[in-house]
Amino acid sequence: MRLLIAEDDKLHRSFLEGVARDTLPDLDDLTITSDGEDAIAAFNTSDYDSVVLDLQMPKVTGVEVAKSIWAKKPHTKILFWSNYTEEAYIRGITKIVPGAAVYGYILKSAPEEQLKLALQGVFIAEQCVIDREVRGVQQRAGDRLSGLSELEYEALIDLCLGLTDKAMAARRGVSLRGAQSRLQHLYQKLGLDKGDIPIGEWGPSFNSRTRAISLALTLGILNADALRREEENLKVWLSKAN
Amino acid sequence: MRLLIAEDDKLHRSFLEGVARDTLPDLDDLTITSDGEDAIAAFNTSDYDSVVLDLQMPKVTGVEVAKSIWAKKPHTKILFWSNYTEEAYIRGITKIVPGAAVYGYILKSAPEEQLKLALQGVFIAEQCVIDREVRGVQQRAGDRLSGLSELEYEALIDLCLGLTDKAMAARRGVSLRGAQSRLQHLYQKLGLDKGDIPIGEWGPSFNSRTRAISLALTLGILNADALRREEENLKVWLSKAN
DNA sequence: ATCGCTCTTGCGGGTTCCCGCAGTTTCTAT
DNA sequence: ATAGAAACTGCGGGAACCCGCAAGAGCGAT
Repeated sequence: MRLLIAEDDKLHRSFLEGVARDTLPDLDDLTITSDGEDAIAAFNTSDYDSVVLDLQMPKVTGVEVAKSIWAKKPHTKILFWSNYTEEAYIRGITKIVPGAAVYGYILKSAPEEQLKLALQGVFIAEQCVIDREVRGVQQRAGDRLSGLSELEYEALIDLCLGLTDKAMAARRGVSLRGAQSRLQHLYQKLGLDKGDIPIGEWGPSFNSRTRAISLALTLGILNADALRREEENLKVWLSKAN
Repeated sequence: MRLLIAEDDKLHRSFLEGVARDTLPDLDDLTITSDGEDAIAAFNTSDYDSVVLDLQMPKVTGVEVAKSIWAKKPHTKILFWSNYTEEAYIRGITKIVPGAAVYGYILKSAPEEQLKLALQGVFIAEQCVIDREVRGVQQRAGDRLSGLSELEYEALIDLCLGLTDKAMAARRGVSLRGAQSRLQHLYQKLGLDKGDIPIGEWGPSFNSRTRAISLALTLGILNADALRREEENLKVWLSKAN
């Protein structure tokens, strides 16, 4: 068994290394990298069947590393090991996981025992091991009731990037009214219906447009990190479209 | 010397404990807590002259803990130990540090050597020890040129919470035009002047109102955590004012 | 085929926002 | 004391946004 680890925090890195050595008996090779680029490079120069990825890393996210890895070898087993349950990451992962791939998702705050079980479960028993909390978010995302559809999610991103309605329409290839319609649905899902916002004597307290961003952030649908990455995508589009 | 530590992450906690024991020779008492409330409780039941605080903790931030501590004993030495250089935190700290207090600010990503130096510098030599990176942010915040004034910062918070102009005006006790004027200055500082935003064939790409939020987040002036706390303040005000 | 669901589009109007202009107050510095 | 900077205010107009209504396209299920 050949294992590749990518994790930027020094402490967590050495902790993880220790646990992995303890838990996995037949470890032929163990390579440890501290950012996404190195991880991809390492994967391309040698053969690994198992990978542990932190999600938040400088330059290249764990999600992107996974994408690159699975594009090359879809049967690679990947365990995601992260601090947060941000819906943005989970969405990213479920979008790129190949049909029959084995993967896991566990939180750093989980006790050591759970980490050990996850390592064995994913890499030895080849099961999918997904943390309870994460599982909750995952279901909401797939569920039409409390979660956002893919289109609404796109609208949310554009909104959070600060685009105008017109720009959204242009970017997504729909009419102005189309973009506004998506926003409207988004507002509804987030509970910004007319009745729901408190009204003081000075009038309605919230501006739907900005309040939507606020909610997305506090509810953990998006985070600053994901935003910075979307900003990159936007730049690409802007330069291509101008 | 009596030391109190507050840090929620298990690994960092034990790492910090180890380093502290190694580095500080005459440690009469060492208490370790894993969230802000416990830290305040511990401080109130016993006497500590030195404290190490993580900034991001559940329920009560390190900043709030420091505030409570300094309110009781302004000469307590505090070392802040954090992941990020968010301007929101730094602003919070510089606002509450008593005139002659000794304190330090160091990043978790710094090498162990620096942490040792900071511990000794703050607790033994009674110097203020502030990380280079943090110092940069601090200066920008105090500087009128690239930083935001207190008023503009307030406006930014209200904006990020999703308030309308009218609500901001009511909350801050100024006229509608006054609130809008603050926003206007904010936009200017963030580089949202008319000339600065790219214009595609479909018109201006950015909506100043939402773009300001986007910039605040990606530049690290605010984060989701700070936002959630401001949300609490807002709720208090809403119930008091309606 | 027909119903139902989602997504889209045009139109119209009411609201909010953005901001230039101009006048006033307050505070600081020389 | 006087000049200058920073903040607040009212007014007014142009732009952007929010959204109800109605009609149509596409798709899967009965």
